[in-house]
Amino acid sequence: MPKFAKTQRLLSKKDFDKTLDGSGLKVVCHDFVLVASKIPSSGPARLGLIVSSKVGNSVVRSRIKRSIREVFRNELASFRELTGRSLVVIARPSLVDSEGHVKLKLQDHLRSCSARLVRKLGELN
RNA sequence: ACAGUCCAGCGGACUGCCGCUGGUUUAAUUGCCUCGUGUGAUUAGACUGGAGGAAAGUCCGGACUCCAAAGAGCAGGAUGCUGGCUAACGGCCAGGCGGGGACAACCCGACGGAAAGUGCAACAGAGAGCAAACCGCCAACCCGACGUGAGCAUUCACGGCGGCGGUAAGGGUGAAACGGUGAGGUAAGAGCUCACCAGCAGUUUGGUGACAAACUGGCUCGGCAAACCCCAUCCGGAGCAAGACCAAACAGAGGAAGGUUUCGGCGAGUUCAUCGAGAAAUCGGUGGAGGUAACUGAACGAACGUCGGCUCGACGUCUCCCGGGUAGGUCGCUUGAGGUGAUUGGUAACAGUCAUCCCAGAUGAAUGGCAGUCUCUGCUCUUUCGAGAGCAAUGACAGAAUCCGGCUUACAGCUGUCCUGGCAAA
RNA sequence: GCGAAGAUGGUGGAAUUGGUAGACACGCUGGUCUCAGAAGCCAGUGCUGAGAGGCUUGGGGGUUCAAGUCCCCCUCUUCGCA
Repeated sequence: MPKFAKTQRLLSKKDFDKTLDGSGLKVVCHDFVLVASKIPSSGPARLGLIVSSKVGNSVVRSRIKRSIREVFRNELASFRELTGRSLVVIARPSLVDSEGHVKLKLQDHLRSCSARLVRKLGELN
């Protein structure tokens, strides 16, 4: 069964800086921005999340982070194209509607967005 | 039962599979040393904990830590009816006073001092701070001009008008004009006098006190202290990103060690001659030879490995010690003014005693996802009016970050106790 | 997490001790000048309303005769601390 151990996360500022220094592969969607490192290293795929306070209050931000983690854990982590790469997901304020509720289709949106990233990574190889 | 009020409690429930995180424990792999049933790290398994009433705002108060000490004073700040509770508080409880409430239950109140002093009040208005006199009202005396009458007359009488004077009831201005209402009184008026009311001062009684009640007195003294200020009480400053410990790499500072060769400088020891002392060994002086050890000046060389035929070059490695402390890590870290129950004292807040329980500790930051059943909310349909069926949304406010005691703010809905009411409907 | 500063027309920014809010500059609109434009000069410019007037200093309360200013409670913005 898919797990989500600490080796599959970005744990320090250095990890984030390395991924976001401009050299990575970037995909911009309406609700997300995905950034993946170009050069794969050994080990599994690693996930980092950025959800700013502009998106919503603490409860909303936690809910978004959990949903993204579930998608990563169940689906994305097993993709061959992503192994060894670090992936940063940035949530955008459009995820929350005017009444402060999180979009129900969040996980579907993330799937289609990550599919575009995987296609691009495939072309790179 | 209805309406209201106060206090207290709850804040969707259950099942299965998967995941995250703390603790305990077992096993495997592995690091370190003091080589042990040691102590870490990683992985896997088992068992067992895992958000709130506000975790929020950061508005107060404390614990704890550092600043030398945190004691006194100044400056500055905070609080402000009285009595109590508390570790402390701007909190809580009880009481007083004022306001609100069908003047019920009950709720709200920055609620010390304006007779210590300084100050402020725009515009309007006659006058705004030890009051003032614009319109108005007014008897006598005095002054002025005018009119009428009498008279020879510069005189006399009468009349209204103006001034001087009296007044503060009425008008008008203003947020505010120095008690209110009524009666007497007066030229007109006025606490000028009287009654009642408000307020002030004093005495007595009750109360720990805030204050209340009664009596007496002389007749009247504005507002603002969330203006400065005065009085009383309290406060040293910073904050867990506090602070303590371990500690790579790069750079820097200090010290030690590290290679032989060449050319010098100075030159012990050595050696030769000679003089002196002594019995002798030997010691001392003088002058040569020589250029060793040590010290020192300059120059040269700068270590090893890999790539490469070689040079150049590239890459990797490139001594030790000391302090400092960065990245990073460990501790601080959750057992506490703790919870629950019983009981004693107290009107109560609260305090004491006994029993019992251990209840999040993360750090790019866990406490979740999926499926199902029930509940809840909305809509539609059916109905024997009890309810049933289907669909949708997926639960209000909101997420621990050192910990406690409060306050404030946000909040769908549900449950219960005490109390008040007979106005409206039944 | 801890602890500071601020919010005034479309923009920057004034407003003394609480006493007529919007000085001053930029911008915008209209006019003048020009064949046309720029610059210059003149007038206007918070919202509502025909006007008289009413409402306005991030929002809500309070003190005061009177609040942009003083005092509380919210909202938002910016900054500092290893």
